[in-house]
Amino acid sequence: MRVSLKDVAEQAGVSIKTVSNVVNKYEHVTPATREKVQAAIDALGYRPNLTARHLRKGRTGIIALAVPELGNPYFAELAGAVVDTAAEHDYTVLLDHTQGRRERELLVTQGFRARVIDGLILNPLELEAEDLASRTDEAPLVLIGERRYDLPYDHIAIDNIAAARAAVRHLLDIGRRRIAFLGARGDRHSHPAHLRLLGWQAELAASGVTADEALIARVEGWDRADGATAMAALLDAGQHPDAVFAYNDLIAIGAMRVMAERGLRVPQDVAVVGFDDLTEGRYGAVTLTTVAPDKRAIARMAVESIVGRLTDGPPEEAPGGGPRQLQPEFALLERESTVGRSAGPPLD
Amino acid sequence: MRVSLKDVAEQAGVSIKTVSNVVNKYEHVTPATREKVQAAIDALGYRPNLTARHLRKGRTGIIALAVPELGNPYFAELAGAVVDTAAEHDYTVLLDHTQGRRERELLVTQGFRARVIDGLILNPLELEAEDLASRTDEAPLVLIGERRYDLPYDHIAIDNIAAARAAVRHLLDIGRRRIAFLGARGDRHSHPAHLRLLGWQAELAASGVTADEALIARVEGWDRADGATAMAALLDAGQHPDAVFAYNDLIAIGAMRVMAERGLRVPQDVAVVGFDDLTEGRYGAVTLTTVAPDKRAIARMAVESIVGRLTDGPPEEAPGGGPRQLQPEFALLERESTVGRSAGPPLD
DNA sequence: CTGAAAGCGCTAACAT
DNA sequence: ATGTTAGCGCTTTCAG
Repeated sequence: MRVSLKDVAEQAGVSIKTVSNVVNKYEHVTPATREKVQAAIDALGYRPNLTARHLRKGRTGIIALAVPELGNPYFAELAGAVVDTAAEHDYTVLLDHTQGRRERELLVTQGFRARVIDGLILNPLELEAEDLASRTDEAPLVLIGERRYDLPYDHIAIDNIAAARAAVRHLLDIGRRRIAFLGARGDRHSHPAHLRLLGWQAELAASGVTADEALIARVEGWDRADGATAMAALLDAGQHPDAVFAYNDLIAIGAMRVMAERGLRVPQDVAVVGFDDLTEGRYGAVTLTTVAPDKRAIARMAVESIVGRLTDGPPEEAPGGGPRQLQPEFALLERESTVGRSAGPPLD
Repeated sequence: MRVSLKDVAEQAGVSIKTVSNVVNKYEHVTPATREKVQAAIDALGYRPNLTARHLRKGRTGIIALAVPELGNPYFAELAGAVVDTAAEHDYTVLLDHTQGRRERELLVTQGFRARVIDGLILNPLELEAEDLASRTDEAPLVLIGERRYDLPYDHIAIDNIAAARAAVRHLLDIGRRRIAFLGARGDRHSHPAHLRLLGWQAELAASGVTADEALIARVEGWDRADGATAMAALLDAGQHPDAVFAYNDLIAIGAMRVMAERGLRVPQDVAVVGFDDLTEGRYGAVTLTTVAPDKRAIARMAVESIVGRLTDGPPEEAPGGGPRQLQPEFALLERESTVGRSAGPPLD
């Protein structure tokens, strides 16, 4: 029992165009006809077929968001912000998991949803510049996250090096000197420079503290279990860091769990700083000091980048000019894992 | 530079239909023409317009998932599972936030994405039976979560009462008698029965333990902050529970934070059981005993319900018969918050 | 095995 | 203010 404009038109005794006018709230319609048409719409239970509208208009109002996986709260929180922001612009979000696999990232990039998505927001992990360079799909693409490519796409990310330096600076300020970095990526794939690791190195160097290679712990992934494994490995290797700067909050949380099991006190024995400001970090037995990227700003910039490109055309033709590197704000939130219980309201 | 079947057909010197045959991997095409057409496709960079295909076929391969919000890790983890399961069935997931607001839940239900989504998975919070009874949209709908309606829609949820009873049983078994329930919903909206609360009452009654109303703490929401507030209120009211059964893990985690601040030891002073088995609960300083619903099973059942309805027609016509109540498995995972550090491997 | 033509339901010119 | 008509790009009879 699918009912179309034509059915409504017949029922109301008007043309298809008039019904369309009513449906689309076109102004110049006599109240009388409008009423008549509306009655027919209600009687038949008519609903516009959006697919047909999309085909005709060449737009769908759908943007895709591709993240490694929602099991990671950072991406979940970010995805939530994107969904909300998109809704404000009358867009809906289609969600894809890349699992951080290059082939999946490549696939979403190559327009496998051609013409059903108006644009794509991608957080790449494994994608290489050449993968992107060969992209032919014309839907606007905006990249988010730590990886940078020298390509004509908008890119949104905080200044990771500066953020990492701020975290390490804080640890130095509270008197720590043996500061471990947890979360370097194994170099199996000859991964490009790791900005947060570079920040760690840079800040230590600037302060005349030796960046001890033995204090760099590598991980296989970025989850809590990886943090636990990395921390255990570090301790088992006989290292005695007095502070840990973790690639992200999940790794920090996994590391803290291992410390708790081994009787190490946070922050007295080991101070900990994470990255991402997950809500989770605010509710542990010891709240987590962290670098807080402005997730809502990231979501807003990403969505507005897409919407803007859709409105103004591709970078080359856009009034504002070419591709942009946007840097949302970040803040270092000092909590118990570095400054102890006394500092400020506990749940902030 | 959008290129259509027609363009490819001209380039290859064949008809539109032949190109279509090649694109859709129709078998009976001469290798020669196939090759010719493929060459044209590559030369022109042709990609099928899926919107047009959808209009023609009346299917889009998109299913919508509407949850309160992704900031809640339970829904994030569930959404992740749905995305993965849907992908296995060649479906993509469109994500909606309802914020637990009745009007938003109503909206997604009423086919505001008419004909662009093939089906809808909804976790309602505030929706009433009458809202659903008036639904006219014909896309298959499947409900998930605690709320039950006596309506012809598939519903997927664990046996919440049995699960709650198992949790309370466990607390009784380890000798607790003053067991608080954290997370009853304020009755402003004359909310329907709260299955987990009912389970708490039932198990206490079955064991001859008085269900003390004063040990029921109400919440405004289901986040960590709500758990913290509820626990603080309970303690401030002079209550001294020796155990807490929380509506979900987030509330349990918020409550544990408050206990830590006030010097109450878990589980020695207060044992805690949560609900949902969030990964987060496995990594606190004290790991959290919890009721673990089989999230992947929920996701699978939900997706397969939709896919099945799409294949077999609506419940009335389906071979298997009418709407189904599906109950995935659950398990009680005993961890440190009830049985202390000694029990088993710490990170399980 | 391939071609011609109809039509999915809608919007946008162009008429009237 | 309303009607007519031509596609958007594809799949699908139906011929050949």
